[in-house]
Amino acid sequence: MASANHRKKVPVEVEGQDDPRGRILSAAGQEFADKGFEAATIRDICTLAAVNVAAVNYYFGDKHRLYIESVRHAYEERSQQVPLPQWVDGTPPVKKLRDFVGNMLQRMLGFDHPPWQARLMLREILHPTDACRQLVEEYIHPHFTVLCSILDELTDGELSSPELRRIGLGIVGQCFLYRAAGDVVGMLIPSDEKDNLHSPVKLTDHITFFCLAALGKQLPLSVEISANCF
Amino acid sequence: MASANHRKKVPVEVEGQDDPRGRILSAAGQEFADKGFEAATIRDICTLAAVNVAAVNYYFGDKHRLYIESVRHAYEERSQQVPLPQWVDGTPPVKKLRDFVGNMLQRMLGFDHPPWQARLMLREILHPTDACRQLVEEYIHPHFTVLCSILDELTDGELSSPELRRIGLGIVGQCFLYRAAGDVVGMLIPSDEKDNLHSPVKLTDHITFFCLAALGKQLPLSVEISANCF
DNA sequence: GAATAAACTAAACATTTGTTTGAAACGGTG
DNA sequence: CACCGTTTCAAACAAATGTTTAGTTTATTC
Repeated sequence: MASANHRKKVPVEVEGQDDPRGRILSAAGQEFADKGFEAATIRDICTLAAVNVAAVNYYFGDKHRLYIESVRHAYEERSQQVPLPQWVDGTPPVKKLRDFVGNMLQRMLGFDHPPWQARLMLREILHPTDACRQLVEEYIHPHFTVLCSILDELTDGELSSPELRRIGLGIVGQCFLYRAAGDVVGMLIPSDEKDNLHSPVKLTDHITFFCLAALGKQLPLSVEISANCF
Repeated sequence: MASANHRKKVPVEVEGQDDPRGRILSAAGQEFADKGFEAATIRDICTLAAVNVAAVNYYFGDKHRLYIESVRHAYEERSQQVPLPQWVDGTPPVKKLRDFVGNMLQRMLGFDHPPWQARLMLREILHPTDACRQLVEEYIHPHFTVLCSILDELTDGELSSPELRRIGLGIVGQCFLYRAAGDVVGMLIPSDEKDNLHSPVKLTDHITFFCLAALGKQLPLSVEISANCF
């Protein structure tokens, strides 16, 4: 009976182990990340969270609002787990770029296998719903702006904003492929190569170097006839 | 009663407008592409195909086998719609690379909005099921091999296979971002810039040039201090 | 300690889903 | 035309799902 106006009673609760709302939020995040909105069932979520089936409707109203809250919960947690690097003044932009790429890969791929927070955000990016706008405004867009400003600094303001954005998207895209299509990528390369050359740190090096080479801040990857270009 | 062993009766039927099996396959492809396997319902598919609900089980056995067939149908159609370019001997590898990137973008993005075949394949790449292995072996892997051989030719065999694959994945990743996360990309850039600079042909130029610059086959995008690198 | 509201539970409800069934309609062949 | 295998259909079935309800437990306040 209090299912409609209960919001005011849960102001700033700690997402601890023993508060049901937090448990539901975590369980829902994992289920939604694994199976998607439709395939994830309230019953499975509640079983995982060790609460009654009615708890979802009691705390969140319905499945849809639970999903929205789960996405928000995911990127708030992920922001704390892998915060952006803080650079001291005078840090060379090349180092900033490398740090940023490494940070992004770590945020997307995780240390071992990607956490449910990253997987859930990926689902929302691929098949946007109501939760997407906020996700972009509060999480993705700020990160992308940082990347573009690094690229701007790196090129001493030579490039226009659209050019910076396109190059930034190129960098994001390379990371994104490993995150979104990791399974297929794994089927395109030998398994030993996957372990050796496609680890997060090796990928960071490669993507950073590739970008720097394209910007002329690095020796090109293939130097054979590059001399007669100039 | 003939629902189990009817396969032999449909040998090489033309996927015309009036054969129910083809209509179901097309309708299912669109529904699966739009909503995913779980959310797409047999009833909606049959309504779209203008057949009875029982037709799916009559022709395909169950929903799962219909999905498998839909994915195969999708990449077979897409291969015919956008075939790989055929190059005459002596075509410079730079042109081959540009053609390939343009072809890949066209296949992924389509002329106007992406066709359901591309969207369905994307779903299978993002959330692989049983249909993925065949999709990779018969469609993705061959294309990727072509890309790697172009890169090999472009760099005169200077780079190792793993390096070629990583660079190839970088190119694919840049295209892939626009296809898989197009909505979010659209939210990161001004709308006018999206129309002008992120059209398929402009993207082809940018991605090709970016890659060539990284390989030293092109003037770097930012030439300011590139001179003192050498 | 009684009263009261919040938190929780078990059971049931109403839909929707994939699938099956049995019969009717169709199309060719003797 | 009668026969027969194939195709199509309306109806029904069984299972699962989101949601609700009514009742019970727990905690807090007077």
